[in-house]
Amino acid sequence: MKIFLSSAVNKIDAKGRISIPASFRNVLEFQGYSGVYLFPSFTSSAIDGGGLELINQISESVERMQLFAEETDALSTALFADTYSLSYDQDGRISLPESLIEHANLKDKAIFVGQGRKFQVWNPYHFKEFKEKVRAKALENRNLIGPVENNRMKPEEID
Amino acid sequence: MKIFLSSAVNKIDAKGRISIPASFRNVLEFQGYSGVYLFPSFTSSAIDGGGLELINQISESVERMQLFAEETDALSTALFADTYSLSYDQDGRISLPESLIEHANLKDKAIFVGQGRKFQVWNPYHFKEFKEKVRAKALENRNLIGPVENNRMKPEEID
DNA sequence: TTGACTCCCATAATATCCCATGATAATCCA
DNA sequence: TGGATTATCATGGGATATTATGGGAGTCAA
Repeated sequence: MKIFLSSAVNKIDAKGRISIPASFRNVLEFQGYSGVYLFPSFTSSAIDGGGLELINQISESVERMQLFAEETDALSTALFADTYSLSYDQDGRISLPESLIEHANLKDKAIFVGQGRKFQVWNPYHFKEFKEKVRAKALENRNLIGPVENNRMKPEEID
Repeated sequence: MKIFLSSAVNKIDAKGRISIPASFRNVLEFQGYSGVYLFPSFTSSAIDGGGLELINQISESVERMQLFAEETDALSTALFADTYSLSYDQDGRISLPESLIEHANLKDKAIFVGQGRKFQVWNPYHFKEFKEKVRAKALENRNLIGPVENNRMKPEEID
């Protein structure tokens, strides 16, 4: 249980709390921290999230870039200024910061979407639209994706 | 015998559980995980499944991509959002997520179809149809394909 | 006080554990 | 070899654990 998989719609309750899906909590705790790192997605109206591994990868890649000091500052500001570290309570819930709720247009429900080493949080309605586009695109390019569909045996070979 | 071979029809019980065929469990455990990774097939009304090897191949193809590349979110969503990691119980059973049941149109029975390094799960009736179409097509094109003997499929009694 | 945020407990739905059974397949042995 | 004994397997069902979620009570700061 090493990566973020599958999706789950959870409710934002009257107190503003939302449960992190149990399967995601397993991954997070495996990484050594009972909490999440959340920040607004650069490309979508969604929240990006992950655990210690994600934050470490991002930090390292900033350092590796060997930029001028002022550029490094600018980049890490852009990356980390809106990043929140939220540890969840014993029931696995967090309360989302207002700025993230706004960025993702969340109302009373949110969908947690596994993306391997990270995950995203979407307004379920907006995610549905996004996913339909994504699936069409993936179908077009499925020969580029890798082993998933490429390794399928020809129907003639099935038995 | 470390690939997924042959087919088996199993029952989905009142609690929504279904047994993974014992021969498939052998393959899965050899790969180091007492469970399966399942996701909707891109091209058929069926579920694609495999073990650690399959999911590792998929993960690696995404790992190689840049962390914030625009396409990465879309691709990893297509690959991981509907992928489930389901460990089976000591009797070798899992309960299928609703979204996969819908995608494959499963009712009270499902057929596990070995396809080498992965397998598929079908509604037995739809699989039978699929096979007949495939067979008809193979027959149609046999002069293009080569020796007929290689493409022959055994008729199969599903229920 | 009020509101925001914890911690803690309650609950309903679901998932999982554990044992039982019947059927089939594999093994053994006289 | 053939018949009996064991294993293995798919499946049913009761008991238990987990999960998401609602809500009460305590803490802290303004």
